[in-house]
Parts: sequence; structure tokens; C-alpha cells
Amino acid sequence: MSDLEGTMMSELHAPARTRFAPSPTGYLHLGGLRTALFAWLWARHTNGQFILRIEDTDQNRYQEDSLDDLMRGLRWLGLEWDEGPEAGGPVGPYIQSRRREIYQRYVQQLIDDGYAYRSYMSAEELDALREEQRARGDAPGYDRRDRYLTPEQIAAYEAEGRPSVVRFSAPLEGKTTVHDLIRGDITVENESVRDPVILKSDGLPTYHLAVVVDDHLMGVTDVLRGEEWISSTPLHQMLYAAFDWDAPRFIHLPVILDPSGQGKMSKRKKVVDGHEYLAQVHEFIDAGYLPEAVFNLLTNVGWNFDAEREIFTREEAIERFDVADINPSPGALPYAKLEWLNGVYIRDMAPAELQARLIPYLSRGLDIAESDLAQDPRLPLLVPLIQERLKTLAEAAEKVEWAFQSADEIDYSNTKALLGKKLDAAQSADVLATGYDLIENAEPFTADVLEQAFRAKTDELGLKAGSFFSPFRGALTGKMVAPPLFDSMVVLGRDETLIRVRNGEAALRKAALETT
RNA sequence: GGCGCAUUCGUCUAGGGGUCUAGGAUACUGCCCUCUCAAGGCAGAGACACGGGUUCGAAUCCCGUAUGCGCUACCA
Repeated sequence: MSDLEGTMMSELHAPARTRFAPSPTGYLHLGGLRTALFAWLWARHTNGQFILRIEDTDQNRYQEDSLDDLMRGLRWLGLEWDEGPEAGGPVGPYIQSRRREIYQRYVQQLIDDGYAYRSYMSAEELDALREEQRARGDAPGYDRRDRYLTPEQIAAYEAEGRPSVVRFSAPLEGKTTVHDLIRGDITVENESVRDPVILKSDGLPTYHLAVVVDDHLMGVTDVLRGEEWISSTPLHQMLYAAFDWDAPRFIHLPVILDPSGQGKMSKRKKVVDGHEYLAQVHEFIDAGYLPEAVFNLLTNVGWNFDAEREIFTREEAIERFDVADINPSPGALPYAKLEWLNGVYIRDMAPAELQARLIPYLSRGLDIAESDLAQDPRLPLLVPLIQERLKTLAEAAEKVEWAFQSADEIDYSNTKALLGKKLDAAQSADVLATGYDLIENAEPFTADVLEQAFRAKTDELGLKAGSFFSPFRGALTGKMVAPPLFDSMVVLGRDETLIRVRNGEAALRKAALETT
């Protein structure tokens, strides 16, 4: 084989069937999204399929609006599933609570083959057992007592009507080695697998049974999941062996840590260094992060697109992604980098596109109907002014608020905003009075004409632009920081600009009187 | 406690025995540009957890320690 062929072979992968299998017990958070992203990337890279499967076997923790949030989050990032809820597919249903009979059939098969048994201990008895073990200093865990029940004892329990669970008969000695694609071989003592429950007393399976049965039945070839599952992978492999099925490839992804780097990112809002950090996907959406930026960022946590290049398209990521290159060590979500990335994508966007995406956020922030905003002639003028100043979509409202306020809503209580650099209140008021005439006479009323007139006057007065321009920014917006001045005047129009300059001057005259 | 996984600038990462006086990005600092803020340009500071091996040579391989995380449920 030539080198070229060798290279090509190593880059050619058989189509992988991957799945994202969340539990509808809460809202999708960024760690889950990243797991889904990697599974999706791998399926797309190999030209395989990406499956969404809902693992709702815990009825107690089920949360009604969770599934909706899950699907919305995945779609927001552009992770369409080939099979799953709403998409359908040949190996459904894709919601585990609707597969109850399937699991029961396979559990019965395990019992019949001697790989599983019924256990009649109640939850309370189990708790008491663990308590005892802890008191003795033993490792807590089921002691396998019901594994050796006689037919008579079983009959007695059944006659009593005692509820039961089904436990897996784990091998009592030897070791089990599982292979993780990015971590290598992981070996545990079989004895440490203490006959876990595989079918609960409510007739639904536990995760361990359901995941093995479903991954097998659904033809999943590559299991990408969080590293919290490493410990139970030997059990899963035992189950595959008991069923006489081939196990899929296991790829355990590193967890995403919270910003302190100490501990898994919480689903709930947490405070680190006095700052609340975002964790749930819907929070990132609300805050105005772009899916492009989040996609880019998440792809680069635990995997790396390129040593020297930070920005890439989704297609490029698909082309290069390889599970073999995943970094096994956990990492914190780099929030500051997300801010930067979001700004990069905002700046790269066509202004019309940005405007469209901004409307829902502006509507919320300014309390103006989306339909009104869509027709507002000021918006196409404003968007280019704030485009390179935006880190998130949500902060746009605060940057353009002045344009949507009436003149008397502008707040001049912060006199500092009206002061020219190195000028006092009276001098700044004079500046505004001087500029008033320039604005009145600018013809046509464009940013260029205004700027030329202002600069000429600045030179004539022997002032610096910082001194002459600043009072106008304050008069127009009431703020220290605002979009470029002359463009802002054009947005307001000549009449409104003149009113605000007058108002600003009045506020300054008043302030000048008070200080002297 | 037991078992497992991990450990390169503050953070995300490149690197997989010599090309490493360890590369990129972000954040930070300074300078430039500049009507404010941004954006942009330039420069700077900043890391192989520790200790033993193996080797002519280790950030890279092995062992130990430390630290962090995970699992140890009729939760996933």
C-alpha cells in the first residue's frame, strides 16, 4: 500500500450510527449540547445517521416541558436528527417509555438464560442493608442474597404479592476490560459489579438495560456519552455478552466544568467569582448568542479544529472531525472566548441579516412590537452603527434606546455626559450653541457634511474634536458612550437633533448656575 | 472509604521521545489609530502538577504522590 493510500484509508470511516439520548428531566444545558454536537459531527463526518432517543424511564423525575426544550435547543444549533421523535424512523419508537414490552421481553430472556433473577427486597430493606454496611465500614452495595433464593422461597414471596425487581447476575470473579476509543482499555474486577437492578418494580427498565437493548436494536455503532458513564460500561459489556450481541464502540467525552474549573457545570444557575454564569441552552439563546458562535466554541472544547485557526464553518468541522482526536481531559467553558466569537460572527454578518435577527431582541428590550420594528426606517440606519460594537444580540436594545425615545425622555441627570473634554459646563453649553447653527445649515443633512462643518469649526476655535464633539453626544443620547455622532444625527433627523441640542444646552446652563 | 478517569499559559488548546529557548486563541497590560465606545494594527507578560525511573535525550513512555472530577440508587 502506498503512503497516499494509507492516508486515505485512515481518513475513511465506515458510516457511524450515533445517538444522543437525554432524559427529559430538565432543560438542555451546554454539556448535553456538546455531547449531542460531537455525536452529530461524527455521524455527519462518516455519512452515517444521528438518532435522538428519549430516555424517560424514570417517571418520578419526568418534566413536562423538557422534551420541547431539548428539541428546540438541538435545532437551534442545527443538529437535526435523522431518526427520533417527530422524525420517525425504522427502529422506533424512540421514546423509551413506549418500549416497555420490548425490555420486558429481553429481561425475560436473561432470566430464562440464567443471567438475571427476581429480587424481592424493598427499598427500605435495601437502605437498611446499606446503613449496616456503612456502620461496619464495608463498601455499601447489594449483597446478592436473592440470587440464591430457592423455588419455594420465590413461590412464597409471589404468593405474598411482594413486589419485585430484576437484577443482573454479574460474574463473581475475574475481570472485565472495556475499550474506550480515546482512553484505551479500562479494567475492573467483576466482583465490584454488584448485581444491579435492570428492571424496576414499576416494570420499566433502568438505564443500563435500556441503553444496551436500544443501542443494539437501533443499530448504534458508536456510543458517545459523558464520562460519568465510564464506571458502568463494564456492566453494559456484560449485558452485551449475556445477550450474545456485539458491543458498539465506546467513546466517553470529557465533562464540561463550571468556570471555576472545579466541578461539573451545573444545570442550575451558579455563581462563581461573584458572577452568575449561564448553563442552560435557552439562557444562551435569550442572552443573544448566535448558534454559529456556540457551535464554533463547543466544537473546540474537547476537540480542536486546528492549531492555528479559530474560526471555521460547520462544513469544515464535519470534514475534519474525528473521534480519535478527542481530548480526554475535562475543561471549563471559556465564556470570554464565546463573547469574542459571538462578536466575530456578528461583525461578519450581512447588516440585513443582523437586523432580522435583532428584531426579537429589540422588541423585548425596547417594548416595541416586532412588526413595527420591521418597518421602522431608522433600523437599517442604526444596525450598521452598532454592528461592530455588539457582543450579543440582547445588548443591542440598550445601544439604540436613545433613537426610540422622545426628546423629553432623554436623561441629562449625568451632567458629565454633556461636558466636552477639558471644558466646564458653561463652555460646553457654548459649544452646543455654536453647533446648533452648523446643524441647522448643513446641506444636505448627511454625516459627511455635518462632520466637515464640525471639524472646520473645531479648528477655527482651536479646540480638539474631543472637546467640541462630546457635548453633542451627551445632548443626543444622555450617555457617555454612544454610536458615532454624525450618523446618530442623521438617524434622528435635523429637527429632532436640534431639539436635543437645545435641551442639552439648557441642562448645561442650569448646571453651570448651580456650580457657581 | 472502594473503584475509575484526568492533569501544558488565568481559560480553551497545539504538541505523542530530539525540530520546544513549548505554537495558536482568548483574557490581561502597554503603544498606535481615533468624536466616546468598539473594531483594527503592533508589542509584552504568562504553562509542561510534583517525585522517581526508562533513554544518549522526556512536555511526550513507565511507576508513585498530590490535586480535581466521576461512579459507588428500583436517577440517568
